[in-house]
Amino acid sequence: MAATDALGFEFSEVARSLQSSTTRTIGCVVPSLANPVFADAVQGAQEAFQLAGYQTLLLCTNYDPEFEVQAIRTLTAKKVDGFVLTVSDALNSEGLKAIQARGLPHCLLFNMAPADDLSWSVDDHSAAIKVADAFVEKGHTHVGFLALKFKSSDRARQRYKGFVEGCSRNGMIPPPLLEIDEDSQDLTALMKAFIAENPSITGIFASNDFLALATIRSARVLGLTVPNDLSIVGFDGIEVGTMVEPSLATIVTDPKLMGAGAARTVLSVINGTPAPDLPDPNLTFSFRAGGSLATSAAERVDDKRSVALSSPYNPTQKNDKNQQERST
Amino acid sequence: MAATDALGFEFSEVARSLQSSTTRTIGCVVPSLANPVFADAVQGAQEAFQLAGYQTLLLCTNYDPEFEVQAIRTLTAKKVDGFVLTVSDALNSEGLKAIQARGLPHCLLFNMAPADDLSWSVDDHSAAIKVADAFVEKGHTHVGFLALKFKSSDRARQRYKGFVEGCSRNGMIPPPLLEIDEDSQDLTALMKAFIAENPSITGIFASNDFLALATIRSARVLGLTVPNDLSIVGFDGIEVGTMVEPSLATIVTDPKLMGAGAARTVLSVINGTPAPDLPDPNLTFSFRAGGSLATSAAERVDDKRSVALSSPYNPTQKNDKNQQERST
DNA sequence: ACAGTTTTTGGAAACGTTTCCATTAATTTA
DNA sequence: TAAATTAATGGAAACGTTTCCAAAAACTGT
Repeated sequence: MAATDALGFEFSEVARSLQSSTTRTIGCVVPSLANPVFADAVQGAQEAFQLAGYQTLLLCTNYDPEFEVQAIRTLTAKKVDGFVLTVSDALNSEGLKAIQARGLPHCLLFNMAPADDLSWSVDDHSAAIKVADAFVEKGHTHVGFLALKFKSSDRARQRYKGFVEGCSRNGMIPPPLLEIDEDSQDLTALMKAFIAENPSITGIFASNDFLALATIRSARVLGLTVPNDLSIVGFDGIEVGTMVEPSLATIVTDPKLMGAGAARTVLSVINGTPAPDLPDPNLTFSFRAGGSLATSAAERVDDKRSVALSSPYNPTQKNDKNQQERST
Repeated sequence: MAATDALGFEFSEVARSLQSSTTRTIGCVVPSLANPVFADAVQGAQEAFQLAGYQTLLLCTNYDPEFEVQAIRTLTAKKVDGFVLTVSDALNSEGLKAIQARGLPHCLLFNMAPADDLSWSVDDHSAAIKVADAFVEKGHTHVGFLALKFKSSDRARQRYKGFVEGCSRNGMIPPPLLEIDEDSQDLTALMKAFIAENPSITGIFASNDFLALATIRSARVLGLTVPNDLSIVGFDGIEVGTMVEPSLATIVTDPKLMGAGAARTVLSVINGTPAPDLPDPNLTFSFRAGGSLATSAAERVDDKRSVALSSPYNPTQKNDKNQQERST
């Protein structure tokens, strides 16, 4: 032992891996860490893996299916023991098919699981229905849907589908879709055109909170006040949503928990131990009221009384707790 | 080739690594991905590595020096080709010493480089001086400093040191320090006490933007309006700072660029190619004005005229561009 | 057609572990 | 003390590559 210390000797994990054909490494594939939802999820997964003595090999696909399949190829070549992945389209992912074909342990994250695959994911469809319910409860009958990366994200599509269904169930007008691609520079101009095309909308459901905040900003530039002229609801429940004024009405999710859950699931597959229960779909999200969603402007015009009832600012001053985890 | 396709054969990277003693894997050590600064930095590094055909093995230390040294040990055992790391204290890091002793390629990130080490980092010290300048320019003479994880972050310490120096240079009262530890649940209560202890402060410099936003929220709860009663300046320049009202005055940094730079630097060390120029310290940050920093309340009391001059809301409606990178 | 050159093919060694087996040493039992 | 059992020691093989060298095969040119 004295000699190993003196020489700084250390067993080589790569030789060990070659002989034992196990690397204690898990491949983690997500679109991008720029989105805090994925960053938090990876953080959660990483913690769970580390606790079990596994390391995390991280690959970001940048929402590109081409990168996705390549990333998975790289990871199988590196002989990772398992995968946690968010793919752009779970039903048509070449990479996922390869993993399934080889029978490698894996768990999806934020993707609806096809067939007998395992997945930790938010029930986007039901959550979007809930958003439609929230709008109708405030008297809205015509609201729009705003999404980014619609093409390359089955999450956004699920949300749209659910929202359409929710609007339909409530007898609302089918929601017009404003789809932004990655290159569109100016949200404000697009919004202006969107509102011009759909002059009767009183609210917008944005497919994530960043987009929702950007929408509020753009509305402001266009001279619209939120929520008086336009109500906004977001998705994800990022913490700053509670810090802004008006606070952001949104669907709250717990990405870190999702990541940790997916990690524990894939570990259980590897070890042959009983898998942790997948989350109850109804508990994967909750609706958080906020000042950005108020009584429909249209309704207020119809019924003068309700002007007094509208509450433009609804302070949601709870949970100071998460913010401790953020600092430089 | 037909046979390899049929059998799904693939060269084993681990066997290749054993024989070539190169893994095409870089170890990346950061405190946590919950902080978007690190998440963005890792994203940038990851992209740069991927472009060069390297993968990223991610380890988070959770701000714990114990985990840090263990993480680095794991990575050396896994025979990574290089390191990009943010350590809690660059001058006293056991892990960093081990890397140096073995002569492994590495580059620090967000740490001031000791001796002849390489580092991509924000010049926290100068940036904090700039903040002091900004406060004094608005007539403030007594402001506080708010930090989280002060003990385990040499970044926060640098910022404090710089801020103290900046205040001193400008003839301001030495800034009182409000230090929050990870367990403190209630920022509002702590702030109340802090303000009671330092009744003459007219502003607070928060060591990161999240803390700054939380401070604004707490101020609101305490019945103080920002910036009229209290000016706030943050650090990092996260994008939501431009979306809130009042917009957040802050130091803007570019974590993704830093991560990518550190990645390119360590790649150049590995390949023996000339290293990219380290960033000019003065260009690693810039001050962004915002509505959260206004003329000192004290000054307005002294000089009635300036009430008219105070501009509580200073819209900073540029750069719609980054937000496209965020979506679920 | 033959010597010379180039290309192809095949086999051995090494990277650093772990597993397995045979051998030798140490211990226990009668 | 001899036989039986248990423990320690040493050496070979294997994991899947790449590098290297020798041998064989295929091409040159006169």
